Amino acid sequence: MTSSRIPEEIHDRCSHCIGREHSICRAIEDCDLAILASESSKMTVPNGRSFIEEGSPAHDFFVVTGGRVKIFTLLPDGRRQITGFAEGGDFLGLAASKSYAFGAEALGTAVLCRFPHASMQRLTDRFPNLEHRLRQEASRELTLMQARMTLLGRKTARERLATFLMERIKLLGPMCQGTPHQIELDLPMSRTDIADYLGLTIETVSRVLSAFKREGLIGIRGITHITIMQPERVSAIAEGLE
Amino acid sequence: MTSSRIPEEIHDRCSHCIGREHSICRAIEDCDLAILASESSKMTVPNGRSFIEEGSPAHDFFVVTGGRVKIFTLLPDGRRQITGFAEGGDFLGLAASKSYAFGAEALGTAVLCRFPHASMQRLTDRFPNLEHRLRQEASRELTLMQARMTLLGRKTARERLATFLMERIKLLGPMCQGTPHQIELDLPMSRTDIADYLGLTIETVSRVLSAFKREGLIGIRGITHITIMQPERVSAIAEGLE
DNA sequence: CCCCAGACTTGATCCAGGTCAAGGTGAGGT
DNA sequence: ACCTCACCTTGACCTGGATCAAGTCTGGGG
Repeated sequence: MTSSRIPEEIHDRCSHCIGREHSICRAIEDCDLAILASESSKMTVPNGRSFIEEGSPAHDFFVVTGGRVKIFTLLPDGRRQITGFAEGGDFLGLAASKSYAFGAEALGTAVLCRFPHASMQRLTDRFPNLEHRLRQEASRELTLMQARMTLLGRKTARERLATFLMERIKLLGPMCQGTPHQIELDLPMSRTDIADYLGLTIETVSRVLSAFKREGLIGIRGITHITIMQPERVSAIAEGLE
Repeated sequence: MTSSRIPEEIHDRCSHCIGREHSICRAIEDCDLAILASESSKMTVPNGRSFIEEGSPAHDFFVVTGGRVKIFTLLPDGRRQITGFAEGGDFLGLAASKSYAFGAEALGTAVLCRFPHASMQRLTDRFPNLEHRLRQEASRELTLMQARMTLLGRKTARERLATFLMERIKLLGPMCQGTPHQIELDLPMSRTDIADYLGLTIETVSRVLSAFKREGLIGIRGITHITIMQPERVSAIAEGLE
């Protein structure tokens, strides 16, 4: 009994994981989940703790299996650009060759699944389909980044905030997007994080959100809770149409 | 004789190609080059001609085998963000799922090698190593993009131009980087392109370059020909250190 | 050789967003 | 309940880069 206990647990770790449905792990068949589990390890990161240091040697890939994470790069004088937020199912670590091109830190308590490069190598050797999934993941990320570059290079502060809100709405999943009016949003990140994500200052973020509220586009209750009152108009602003 | 003539030519197309050394094609053995050639086709694009329409269905991948290409996204009102310049050996088309997330247009006469998705699928099925190369290519691109997002979100105009110049120097290859002083650069793109790449206006690009010249950092002869007089200081500016 | 069109530079002015400086506000501790 | 600290909002002012408006250079055609 004891001898079969541990593998059973390991198998369970993967089969119940959010990554099973949404992440690269779905490239692997149920019957092979034990192998997947044996090549990876679970990791809990407390709020605010950095777990990838920009420029440090890249040893691991990660899948976010719980909570949220922010990805960023720094300039020597401390200016920060958040290049993305990652959450359940997101894959981390593609933007690296010998060393990581970015830093990462938990936004709230985050749970991660860590895959050492050597493990991933063994997995891709054994499951060729996984390599294809990694490419898909990279493509998705590239597509997002292209849109973000346009945001950072060419959009006004209003357009950036509107785009950001629409992005958060899309993350809620397709079921919430058709909602006739009023969409409830929870922003888990601070104003500082939003500012560093959008290439603005915290004051500008605050002012633009207040302006949106004054114009009846959104409602703000508490700091994190936002109601989108007029999704259509917010969307139009995001695209630069008003 | 005739029956062997065509394969021979096809084989030659790939073996002499710049992509053979630098691009994804090096994932394929010499003896299989005929297969590679038979799945792809050469394509010449005249100056300024667009060959990928943003949002159009994505049917092909491309390798740039000659000349240069610019990649961009547009906002509905015509604002443009150039997200990258591609040249010899660069791979194009990863930032796409069903449709392209970007447009592309020749910068000068460009020569491309086109791989329909179905062909690429057959190639990756047959040469698993190729899928790995594609992921590497995507990783490289992601790394570059992360740096560009920091540039667009957080750097000043001077820092952007300095970063741009350093980027062009790195493209010359490692041999030119150790040069004690004075590096010759040719900028093949217009000021408008530089502006759209750096998230600035053409006037600001012009002014900053003039300022660099006035300060003795660079020399400008003709429009395209630039001499970097003080690479160290330009590099320092690029990193935000002065 | 000169003309012309398109691309670049330069100058004057403006304004979106940054900076600096007070206030609010709310979650956690006592 | 009240304090407190960290975070957020708001206001006043400033400035880097955009915008608007002339010039100027360059290279290709007649």
